[in-house]
Amino acid sequence: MGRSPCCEKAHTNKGAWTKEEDERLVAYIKVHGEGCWRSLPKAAGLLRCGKSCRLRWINYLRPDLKRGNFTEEEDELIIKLHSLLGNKWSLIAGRLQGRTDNEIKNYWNTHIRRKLLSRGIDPTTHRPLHGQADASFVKEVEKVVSFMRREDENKSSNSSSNSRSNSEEPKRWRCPDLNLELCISPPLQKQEDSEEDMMREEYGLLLYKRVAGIQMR
DNA sequence: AAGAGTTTCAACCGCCTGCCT
DNA sequence: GAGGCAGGCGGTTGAAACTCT
Repeated sequence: MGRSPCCEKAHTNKGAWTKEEDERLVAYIKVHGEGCWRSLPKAAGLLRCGKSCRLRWINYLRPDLKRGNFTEEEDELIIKLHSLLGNKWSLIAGRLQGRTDNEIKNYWNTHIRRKLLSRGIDPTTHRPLHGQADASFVKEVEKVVSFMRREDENKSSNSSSNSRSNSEEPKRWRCPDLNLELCISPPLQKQEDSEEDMMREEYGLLLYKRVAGIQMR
């Protein structure tokens, strides 16, 4: 049994958006704001699925999008965030102002993968392909991964005995091995990550700062 | 000039999650 | 607690653009 489609496929346009459709969508959102994507197409006079409208707005029409080529700094930031977060494109995008998850995903697959391969680094594992290169960074990442694993284990054993730590302030991850006297910047866009995602993200950033020696605010 | 091959990226699909009733 | 719905996500597709021969 398949689920019901998100909209009436028979009366919706598909494929590339026309200029007129873009204008209608932008005009509608300017007046009414984002939200309720399902009812938006009808209200805006668009023969599109709500999801399609959302995607078009987020990936292409939003006024705060940067567009244009990625800088060398962005490249390196993406690589390092990916080594910590994996294919969590939305989390990675949340750290790059004006970039979308789709854009970063595409850029990763078309440019960065190749770049890493040419450096002799496996783009999936971030480990050297032929037993060399960037060993110190790999070590740092391994440290974090094993720390996260330990935390996961602790958490699951605690939760079974404690049945959740109630509504107190969420526990923050701290790695005892690393001296990280750094401030943490909030995610640029997303607000609704799960607690665990936020902690991973936060910790990943700290590690990134330490390894890359980059100042971010 | 033109056809074949390759690359890029916007858009779609289906699944997952969280919220509401 | 169950079920439905909407939004969000990552993987995939395919048309257009570009490069090579």
